[in-house]
Parts: sequence; structure tokens; C-alpha cells
Amino acid sequence: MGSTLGRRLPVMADVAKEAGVSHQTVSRVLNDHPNVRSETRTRVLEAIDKLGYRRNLVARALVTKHSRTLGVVSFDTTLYGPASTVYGIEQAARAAGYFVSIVSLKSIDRAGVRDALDYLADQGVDGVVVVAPQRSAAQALADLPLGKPTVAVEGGQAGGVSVVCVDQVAGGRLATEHLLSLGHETVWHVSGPFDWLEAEGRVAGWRSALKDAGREAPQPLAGDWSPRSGYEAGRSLASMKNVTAVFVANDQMALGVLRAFTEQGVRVPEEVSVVGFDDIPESEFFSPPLTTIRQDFDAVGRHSIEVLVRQLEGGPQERERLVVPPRFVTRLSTARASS
Amino acid sequence: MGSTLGRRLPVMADVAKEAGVSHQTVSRVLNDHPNVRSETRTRVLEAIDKLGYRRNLVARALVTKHSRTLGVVSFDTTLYGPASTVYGIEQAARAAGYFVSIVSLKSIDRAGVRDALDYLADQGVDGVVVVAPQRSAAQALADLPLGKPTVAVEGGQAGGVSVVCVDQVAGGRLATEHLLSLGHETVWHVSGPFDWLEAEGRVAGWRSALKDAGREAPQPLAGDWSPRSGYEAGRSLASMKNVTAVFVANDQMALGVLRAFTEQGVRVPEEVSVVGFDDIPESEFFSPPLTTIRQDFDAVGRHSIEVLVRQLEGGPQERERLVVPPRFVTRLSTARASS
DNA sequence: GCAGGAGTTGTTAGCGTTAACAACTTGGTG
DNA sequence: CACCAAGTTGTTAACGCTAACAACTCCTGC
Repeated sequence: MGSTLGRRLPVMADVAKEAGVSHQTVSRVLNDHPNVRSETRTRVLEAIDKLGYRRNLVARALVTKHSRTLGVVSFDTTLYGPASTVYGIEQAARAAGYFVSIVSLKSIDRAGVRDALDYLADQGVDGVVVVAPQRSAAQALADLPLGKPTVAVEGGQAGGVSVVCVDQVAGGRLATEHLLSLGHETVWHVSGPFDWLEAEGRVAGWRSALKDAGREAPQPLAGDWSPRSGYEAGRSLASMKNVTAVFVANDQMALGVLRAFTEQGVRVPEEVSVVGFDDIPESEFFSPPLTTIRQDFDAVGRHSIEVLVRQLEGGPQERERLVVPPRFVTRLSTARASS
Repeated sequence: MGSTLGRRLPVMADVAKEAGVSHQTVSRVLNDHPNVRSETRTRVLEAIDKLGYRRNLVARALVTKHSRTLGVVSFDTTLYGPASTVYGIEQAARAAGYFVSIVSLKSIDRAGVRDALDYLADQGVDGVVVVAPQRSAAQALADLPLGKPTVAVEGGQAGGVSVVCVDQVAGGRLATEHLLSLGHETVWHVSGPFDWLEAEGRVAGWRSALKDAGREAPQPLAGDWSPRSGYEAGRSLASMKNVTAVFVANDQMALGVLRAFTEQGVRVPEEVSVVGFDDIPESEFFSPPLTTIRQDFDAVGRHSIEVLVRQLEGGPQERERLVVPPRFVTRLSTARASS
């Protein structure tokens, strides 16, 4: 019994001794090298099993310079959109054999993004996905010297990095065209905060659809994505005479709008039609169930990992831009214009 | 110019040479060892700054056996509760100087938990927080041989590990007592799935409040947390004669219940009072705004990290159990019983 | 029977850091 | 002025793994 009976975890050398081979052969088995006799391989595998050996990935990372860890930087993962995106990213990364380290920022300014990136770089991640829905974040990303392969999600034309995003403009058009097709003279808009690229895209889609139809675009009301801001916008809209159709930039604000209308006795969809954006799980059960534009966050997460892994494993190649189309979901909050 | 002009990142030895000291002195400066002459320290710091040196944490982890990374295992971080908890955990961990690696499980059975734990152990995390709201997860945690310090969130009496949780029973009581105090004869309950500890706790609180008041507890209706399941339960309740008060185990199901009532022409709160659980950001803007029980997910996340870090840094000590009280939030979905 | 090549295994040398210990300064003291 | 302790710095050896190379086995073909 030469073994120290300490509870020290077994290392490669222990396995080697057990199997009667050199530690390098154990390494070869673990890394699926071709030139190992199958009988030897079996013996090593048995020793590994017997000892309950698990390879030390930290030591491995030190020599290979790859940690098989990906970093994710996101803004407020409490929100449904970011949470879903990060979830998709995490699932896809794990499926691709990568660990995921997450930094969830409270405010996503230049310094915040830089700190997060430094932090992840220190940790030794192989690559980074930055969920950068705000202009400032995208800008920061464009400015920063990026040491690692990076993919931006919703990052606009973010500098030299690859981007995966939902086609917000198309979504805005979809919502607006639907309302126009129901015979509404024009469509009002409750937008997200102006420094969000998504908000900007939806506004652009809304405007262009109105323009194509030869309609005047009313002044949009700006919200901050929260139900409360939607509620406030809803109160304003309810007090106006000629509002018959509203496109709200996300479902949470749409909920606030619906609430304000209900309070003011404005009936939806009889008097005013409302379209949201996102298709959160709750939307189907709003009163009335909300017609909305669905974003496939899962696909966005998956694609961002695909792009990143391609960059990681295929060496440096030109940057990509992947656009995920939104989908129109019709429910009961929209109806043909009366009169 | 002895420097190879490759773009190799500077290592400790480079800093040492630049500062005219040994690499060990650099290490000492970096680790705040007391016995370094302040003049030397300055010189080293300048060299670090000049070279843009950053310590390689992988190499450090190899020798110290500490990665300063914490693992988090959670179930479906798309849901508001888990997402908020994980967010709180991440913020607290970063504040305490730890990285966070996340595994988000689709199904949280024994094998899933074990795999996640193995996965994190491989990666070399120092400790783990398991968000284990299901009985099966808590059970798995109790059975598994845990190699690392572990904290369970919502983990019931999970084996030998420390637990941080919200007092679900108290929450259930709070909701039920409120409804009884409004003069309702009894309170119906739409519960979460029975294999969730949170669901069980809320049921227990509801039952005990009814019992204390000497009332009969009706058969609870089981949902699965989704708005749809709440909707279905709501339809059942709407078809029954004597229902005047309902305690729904989460806000999303409560939304479904409200929707079903609206469809069936049952007025809330005039005919039926409804109380939810969680206080998601949307609840305030439901029709009507939802009276509910707020869970402080942020506090839960913070506390779980506090407990874990205490275990990590203070050596092994007895397991703790930290209970966060829920808070009653009154809005417009409840009213005095008519008649 | 032996050269040559492919397949298989072992040996050695790092990766970049910290720990342990050795060795050199100081400065105060008898 | 020698001596010891405290303060400061350097040297060496791990940590557990993979890469590079060396070396050995076996088979084939002439």
C-alpha cells in the first residue's frame, strides 16, 4: 500500500500507475488521440473509472491556453428579453461544450462594458457574447480594443464585431401594416427609450410603414419599457380624440396602456386597437389577449453561439451579421376600424 | 532590445525584469504581502502599469486550488423568480470578488442536478448555489455526495446543506388571512405543481390559516405556474356558485384566473377577490391591479452568497438556515365580501 | 534477414503562478 | 564591535496538465 491514504483527489499520474502506463498515455486516451492500442485504452479507462478520476481543467487550460469558457455580458437579466436570450446562449454554449460565465450589468455604459470585458478576460474566457441593446453599449463595443473573439447581440453596426439580432424594423412594419390593413387612418406609437437600438428600429419600421401608406406619423410617446411608463402613455392617448390604433414597443408597456384604457373606459379593441412587441408568456392572457410581434430569443441565443464558436474554432474570419425575422401573432386586441 | 517583439502577453517575469526584481516580489506586491519595501512596491506597480500586465488567474488557480468562481445551478431562468434570484446571486458574488458560472437546467431531476454539479466541479468552482425549488431537486441534493461547499435556495430541509429561502408558509397565511379578514366565508386555492416545495409551502400556509379560523378548506386546484393553467383553473372556479375569494399561488396564474373571470363575466373584486404571489412587475397593471405577496428575490440571492462565502472563507462550520419573510402588497383585486 | 515506415509508448520540458525556504540587509543592543 | 531579530529579497520547487521529441515494437517488402 504505497498510496498515501489522504483524501487527495487522484491525478493523471495515479491513473497512470494504476493502469501501468505513463501519464502521457492517459492524457492521450482522454484527448482521443488516434494512436493508442485499444487494449491499452480500455485499461486506462478502467483505471479512471476505478479511481473516480476527473481531469483538472484548470491545469489543462494553463497549458492549452483555452478554458472552454465563454463570457456573457448582459443588461438586467431580470427582463424577459435579456433573460430569454441569455438562457438560449447558455443552452447552446453547453451543447457546444463550453462553460458560461455571466456578468449582468446594472447600467451599461462605456466603463461598465469595459470593466465587464476586462473581468472576463482576466478569468480567461475564450470568447464573449455581449448583449448590447443600447446604443451606448454598442458604441462602447465598437471603441474598445477587443482581445478576444466577440459577438454582439442586438448590437447595431457594432464596430468590427459580428452581430446577431432580430429584425426590429421588420417587426415595426409588421405591427403597423396590420393596423393599417384593418382600416385605421393612422397608427400611434409608444416607443422604448431612444438610446435603445431596438426601440429605434421599431420606430423606423413604424414610420416607414406609415410613409409607404401615405399617412402622417403622429408624435411618438416615449416609454422606458416598464408597465408604468406604458400606463402613463396610455392615459395621454386615452385623453385624445382621434386615436384608434396604437403600436406599443413592448408587451409590458402594452399592459400598462391596456390598464390605462380600461380605467378611462376606452374599450379595446372596439374603440382602439393595440399591438405589442415580444410576445411574453403573459400576453395571451391580458384583457384582451394581446396581438403582438414575437421575437425568437432562443434562436438569437443559439445563433450567437454558433457564430462565436465558428470564430473560435475556425480561426479568424470575416465578421458576420445574422438577422432573425420576427413573427406576427394575432389575438384579440386589434379590430377593424369603426366608422 | 532583448524583448521578443511578439504580441505575447506580458507575464510576471517580464514585470520582474522591468522593475529589476524577482518574479516572486511581483507576486508579493500583487498579493499584498506586508514585507515589501514601499519603494520597491511602487517600482513594481509602475512596471505593471507600463507593460499592461494582468495576472493569469488560471495559473494562480492551479497552484492555490481556488478559482474564485462560484457555480449556480438553476431551473429555467426564463421565469421571473429564478431569473431574479440568479440576478441577485450574480451581483452579490461579483461584489464579493467571485466569478459566476451558470447552469440552467431544463428539467431538474436527480441526474440533471448531478450532471450539473459534476460539470461545475470539473470547471473548478469553489462552491455552488443550487436553486432547488422542486422536491426532486432538493432530494437529489440531499442524496448526492457533495465535494464542495453548497448552499440551497428554496431547498426545504435539503440534507446537510445550508438553505436560504422565503417563508412560503407565512406568505400563504398572509394571503389567506387577508381574504378572511375581508369577511369571506372561505378561500379557494389555485396551487403550483405539487412537486414544488414553494407550492407545498403556500398550500400549507393557506390550510393553516383556514384551520385557525375554523373554516373548511376546499379542494385546491393544481396549476403549473403558467398563465394558461391559471386560466383553466379560473374557468372551473367561475362555473362554481359559492366562490368569493381565491388565493392563487403565483401572479402569472392569477393573470390567467383574472382573464377567465373576465371572459365569464365574473367581476373582480366585486364578486370574487383574488390574491396572487410573487409581485412581478406586471401585477400592478393587471385588470384589476393585483393584491399579492412579494418575495424579495434579491435578498435571497444576496443571502445565499453571504452564507456560501462564509463557508468558503471561514472554513467548515455548521449549516445555516436563513428565512426571508414575504411581504403583503395590497392593490385592487380584493374587496370586502358582499352580502 | 534486414531496411524502413507506421503504430505505439515513454521521457522531458514547459505553461505562469504561489509556497517554502534560504540568504542577504538593516538596526538596535549588550 | 559582534550578535540577533526583524525586515526584505531571491531561488527553487511544485501545481497537473499537454506538446515535442525520443525510443521502442511490429510488420511489410525485397
